[in-house]
Amino acid sequence: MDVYALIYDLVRQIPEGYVTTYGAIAKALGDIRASKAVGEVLAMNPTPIIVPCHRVVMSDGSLGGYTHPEGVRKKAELLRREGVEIIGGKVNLKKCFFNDFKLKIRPFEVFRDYQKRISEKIRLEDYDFSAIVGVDLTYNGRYGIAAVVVFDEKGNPEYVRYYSKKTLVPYVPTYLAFREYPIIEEVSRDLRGYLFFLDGHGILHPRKCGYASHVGVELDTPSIGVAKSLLVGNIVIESNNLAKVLIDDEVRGYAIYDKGRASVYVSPGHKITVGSALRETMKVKKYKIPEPTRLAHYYTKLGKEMFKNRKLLPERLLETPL
DNA sequence: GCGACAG
DNA sequence: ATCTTGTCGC
Ligand SMILES: [Mg+2]
Repeated sequence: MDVYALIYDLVRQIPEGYVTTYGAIAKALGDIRASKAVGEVLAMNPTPIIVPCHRVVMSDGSLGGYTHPEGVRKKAELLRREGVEIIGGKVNLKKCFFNDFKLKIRPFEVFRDYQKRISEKIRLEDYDFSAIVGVDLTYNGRYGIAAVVVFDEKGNPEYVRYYSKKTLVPYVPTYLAFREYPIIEEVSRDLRGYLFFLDGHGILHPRKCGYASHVGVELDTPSIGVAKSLLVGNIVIESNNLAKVLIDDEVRGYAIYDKGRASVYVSPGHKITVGSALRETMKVKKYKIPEPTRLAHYYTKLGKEMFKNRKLLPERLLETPL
């Protein structure tokens, strides 16, 4: 499901002389909270004018931004040329608001349905795992670059895999998995049975289906979510360096504190208990970020350099011993 | 008007 | 996540 392509298609439906809003497009996509992402996608519009992103404005009628050397003045010029009046820096939405979008599917509705089904498959009991894996991604334009660090049974980094692929989904809070999982799927497939450490939440998610859970269920392997900031949940302090994180009175994860401030939030993804997720994380935590994820994040930068230098090509696996 | 939402 | 140079300190 190519959300980028869908957004560009929706914008092409806006007739000359009309405008729509970021929120209206987001609603058409199935979640008003994707409105910010709509703006980010339009900011990278590869074919301005053909895809008339200048016809998308803020919900109060103000113009918003325009990624062009002349900035938003260019947006105003284009709109005026098309017959859209701009008074006091605003368009009159009552006069020229377009909202009659034609689309076959609302991706974020589909995503929510999918998350519901995934969440029913999550097992929160301990399962055996052979060794540990850490995963992270970076981005270069529309390309995601993944680094997968595989540890040996003794806990030493053994090798790193790199992989890059074009993204189809922009980042929208609570839908992270739909952006990142397609990129790591190919390089993670054969690692079933490893304990995955992922850069995002597990069951510490409004629909109990964060990225780490999504990955764990898809690969049918134990997984832990290690996030740098909180998505949802209530903090209940336990001690100097630990707090429980609750979602309606249920312990969904833990916050680990270093010197008075939270360093990471840990929650089980799949095939592990909340307690074991915390213990396994503490075992590999030397610095602020646990080793698996920390190293993956580091290699992600090397991967990006290789990608820029054409040493790492799209949809081509690259593996390096450590 | 303020708060808030992983990466 | 990305943009982006230097600086302070262990
Ligand atoms: Mg990341």
